Amino acid sequence: MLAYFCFMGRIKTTNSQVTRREIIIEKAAILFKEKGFKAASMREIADVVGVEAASLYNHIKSKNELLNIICFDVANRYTQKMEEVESSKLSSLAKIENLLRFHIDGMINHFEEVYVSDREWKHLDNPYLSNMQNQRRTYRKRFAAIIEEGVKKKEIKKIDVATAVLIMLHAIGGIESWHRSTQKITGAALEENMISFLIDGLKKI
Amino acid sequence: MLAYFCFMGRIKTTNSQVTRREIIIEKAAILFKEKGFKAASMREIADVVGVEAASLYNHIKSKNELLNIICFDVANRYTQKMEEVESSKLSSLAKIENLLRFHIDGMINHFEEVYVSDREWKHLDNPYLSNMQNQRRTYRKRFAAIIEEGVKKKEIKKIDVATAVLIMLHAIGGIESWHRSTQKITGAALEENMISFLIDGLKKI
DNA sequence: AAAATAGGCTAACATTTGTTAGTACAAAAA
DNA sequence: TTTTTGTACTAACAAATGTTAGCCTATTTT
Repeated sequence: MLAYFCFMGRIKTTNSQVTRREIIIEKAAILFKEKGFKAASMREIADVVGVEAASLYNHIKSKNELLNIICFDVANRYTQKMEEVESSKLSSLAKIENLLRFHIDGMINHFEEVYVSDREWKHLDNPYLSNMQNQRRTYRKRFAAIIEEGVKKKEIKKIDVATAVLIMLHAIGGIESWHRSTQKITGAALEENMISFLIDGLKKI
Repeated sequence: MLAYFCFMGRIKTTNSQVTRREIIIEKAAILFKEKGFKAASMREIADVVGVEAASLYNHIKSKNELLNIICFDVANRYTQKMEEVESSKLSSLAKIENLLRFHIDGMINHFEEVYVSDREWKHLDNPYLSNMQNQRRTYRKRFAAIIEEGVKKKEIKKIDVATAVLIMLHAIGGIESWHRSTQKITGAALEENMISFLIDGLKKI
């Protein structure tokens, strides 16, 4: 009876639709977030998953593949969102608000992945590394272009566009400290507060 | 003659007042910034310094000591600045502006250290780790208190204080991408742009 | 000039790391 | 039922890492 209990042939899939692979990726993201990519070892990931390190390789190709998956999952979502927003008929200010809300949502609801994607992408190996660098650069340019357009159309007050992009995208990273804080306001409230702070800084009075 | 040239008994101190120890710390900071603390090896640091890895230990106790020095150098400067600002007679808004300018200056002129201190402190070992956690928590609280005071005195518009702190401190981290950008505006211009964006978000109209 | 010190070097170490090979068994397919 | 497949395990490896020991020489002090 006890022996039967201790036999653990495979990872528990229980009932859900989540594959073993996805569980591993999810746990890896949590660990990468907590300790950083380099400091998190395959043995630690395996521990959390409840398996030996070697067993992970039945589901993934390498440690770096885990990082690839996490990073490009996030990056592709952002690129897709950018396309959606660009081709919309919204005003520049509304476009920016839309993107900001998307970022804030991501930081709140997919914290680990987004955080890892943002802080650990430097550890990607080529060709993924240069790919990611391009994707990030391009994203910032497109974001800047939207602001620029708003300034030209006089929807947005005259500011240095590069500085605005830099502030907005990094400010959102601050949600990390909201996660860590013990006395959290709700996610929705945080979103409104951030939007009001960041968007009001753009509006013409 | 050639032999004489190749003998390198010690690190070149050249003429300046910088000790070998300080050179090592400086180079370490650069590498920690570029690759992250865990990914930067003692052998790499030694390479950059122009020496064998083992030789580093004539000047420092351990790799972690390097991180300690870098992190607490920065943290202590911030604590000191906070004390100076708190005990000044400035308005709340002016206090905040003062602190922000200090942060921005730090990010521009002591980039490597500040960046490392901010992103890699998690790799400190105890008791330094908990020490740093306290110092950071305390700093944010004092920063928040200043804003809170400004709100009470109606110098600052009614905003969520925690959100404001989070945005401001993280926005400054964005200066990293200014460093990486090829077409930089001047540091002074960046400072003014950031201040105007962040401080105008606080002002009552 | 002699002695002491500082600080370089080589060699080696114990760990930790990512990863592979080979084996065994449970579930699914035949 | 038999076969095949998926997935876990143990054992092991090579490489990389932080660090120490011991030696040797240039510089400094006496």
